[in-house]
Amino acid sequence: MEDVARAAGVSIVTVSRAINSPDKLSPATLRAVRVAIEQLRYVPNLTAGSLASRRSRIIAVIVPTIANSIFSDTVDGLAQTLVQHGYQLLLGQTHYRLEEEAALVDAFLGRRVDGLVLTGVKHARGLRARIQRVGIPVIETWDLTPRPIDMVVGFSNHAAGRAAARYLVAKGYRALAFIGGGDDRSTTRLEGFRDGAREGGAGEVAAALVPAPSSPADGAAALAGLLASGRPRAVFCSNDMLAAGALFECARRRMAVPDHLAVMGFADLPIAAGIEPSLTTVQVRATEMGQRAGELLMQRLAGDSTTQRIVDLGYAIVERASA
Amino acid sequence: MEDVARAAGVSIVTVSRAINSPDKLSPATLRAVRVAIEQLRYVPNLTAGSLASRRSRIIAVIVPTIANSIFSDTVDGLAQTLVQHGYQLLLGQTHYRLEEEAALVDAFLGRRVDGLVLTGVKHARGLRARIQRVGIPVIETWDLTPRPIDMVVGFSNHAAGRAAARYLVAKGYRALAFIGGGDDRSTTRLEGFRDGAREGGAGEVAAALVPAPSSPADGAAALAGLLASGRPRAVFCSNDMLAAGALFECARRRMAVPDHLAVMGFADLPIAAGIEPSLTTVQVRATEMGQRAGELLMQRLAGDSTTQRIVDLGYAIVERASA
DNA sequence: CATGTTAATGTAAGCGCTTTCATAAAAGTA
DNA sequence: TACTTTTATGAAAGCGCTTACATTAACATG
Repeated sequence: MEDVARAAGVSIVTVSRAINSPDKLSPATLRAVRVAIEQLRYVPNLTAGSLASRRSRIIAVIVPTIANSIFSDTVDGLAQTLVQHGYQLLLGQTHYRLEEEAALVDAFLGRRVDGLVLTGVKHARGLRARIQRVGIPVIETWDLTPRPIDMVVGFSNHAAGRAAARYLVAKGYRALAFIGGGDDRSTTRLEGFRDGAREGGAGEVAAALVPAPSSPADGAAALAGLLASGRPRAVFCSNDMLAAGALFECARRRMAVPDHLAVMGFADLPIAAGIEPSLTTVQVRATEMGQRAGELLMQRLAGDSTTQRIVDLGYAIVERASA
Repeated sequence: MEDVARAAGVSIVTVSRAINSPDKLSPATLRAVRVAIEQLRYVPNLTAGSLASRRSRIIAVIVPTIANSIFSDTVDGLAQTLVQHGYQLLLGQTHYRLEEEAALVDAFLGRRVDGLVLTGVKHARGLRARIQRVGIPVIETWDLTPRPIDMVVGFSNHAAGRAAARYLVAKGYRALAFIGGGDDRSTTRLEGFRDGAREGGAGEVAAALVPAPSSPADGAAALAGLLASGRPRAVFCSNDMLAAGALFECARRRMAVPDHLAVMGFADLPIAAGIEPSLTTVQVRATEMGQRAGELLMQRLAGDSTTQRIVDLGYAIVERASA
């Protein structure tokens, strides 16, 4: 930077200003500095800038796993928003373990990220306090809570599960079953599903849990297990990949869907519309979740403290052929 | 850090050493410093550390899109390796545009990342020089080239495409078709596929290009187009999601697979094994690619300059029911 | 024309660490 | 015992920027 300043015949602050607030310079000097930057191929050191300004322009996002469209869409949406504002994304994966989440948060706080995006609303104990102490904006996603660490943008997993049950009940299905992961959000959906089933008079729900991250093979295996131990009439899968696996298993067994078994998914991934038979599912707006999270973060970082703390993006049941 | 030093009754360097090279301190002082750190809830500022040490312990990875298992597996593998070494991951998406890749690289270089992982071997002009000038280790992935920017770990897309053609030809299929994206790697696979078809005497290959990122619906639509304008006997899809879409379309048309139409995929995503009929595909080791990239980077950053520059992970044809 | 304003630039301090380099004490060696 | 070597610590400098604050010149105001 000193070299650039010398070449342009100005002081080092002026170079800094040319980069960060060009409108504060006279057109002539700005031009001179830019020429010097170009000639010397100067690449500003953002690390030094971050240290001096105490703003890293980095947002950290922590998801259970990226190898799963369900979260990667959210990361995608977030990244899009951030890039527009000159921010960068630090990515961390918890593999569905709260301690890993806590470790990542600590590492990221050490990097002085300007904001944090977490998945879910359940965290290792002590984490909430540690985050709140540093005072950066935080967004929890993929669920809802009346008492977020800071802000939350998501939807009610409980309500979504319940709506799925009610939909199936309204369609006349009884003997409901559930296939899903053992993580917090999936479990919440199961609880909602059970509540909905009970309210609709559909009785007990048989549940098969699969290890994360869930694949079609897991869904198929879980369905096989369910069919071996009972006679489910409709099965709600905690994500579309599991549901796809269930549909494949039905195809193999020549079980008619939905006549013999109704299958319902969750998330509305691209495969839901494409699969044969097309998959009835609960749509959630994963990409938008990331975008909204990014926007809220940017607003906060721009000094706006009046942002909404709880953003419910809702869910929608998309009726297709499978249920 | 000064506070910690005071509380522990040592100097500030000693605190630094307690964090970065604990074995250089006497057990007693180390303990004292750790107690102080604990009590004061001291969180080291890694930004300041990066500036002083000129090592950010951040690796940047740039992929076309994360909303696609094919690359997110690689990112996953990379992240796993890096976390073990105390490194963090900065993520960028190009959306298949070379200029975005270039812009991201510039931004990341400004952050003084310690290493770079790119997707593909074709880049905006000038990028190679800009990267080489800063001298950080770089790994290109998902393809191979005799002249990498620095290192490359991947497989030959051309050879993989050709192998797919040869496999289909050997199975007795003629009238081959291709469905894939228009990006560099997919195009290279198409070229290889055409070469293989020609060599096997299978003649011309009908190709349908779909926009990225490709979904099952795109695959179904592309197949519909192919069937409308010709009579393909076997179709090679540039990724398993497209292939899945093709299979769904076949199911809708009650076309027997592989008797009426053979379908082959690429990548061996979890869905390939799960789908009905199961999908014959070209397996590439996406996760391992990320891991190897991470390992090479770590070796280089540890001072080992003897790392392999070209790592060919190969591919394997996985024969299943669809072709 | 003296006075207050604004715009454009510069000076100095310092962000919170790590890296030499120096020093003192402890341990090994002949 | 006198010496070299090793181990444990500290002092000082500085990484490359940004942020007050100060200064100067240009401009407007009555």
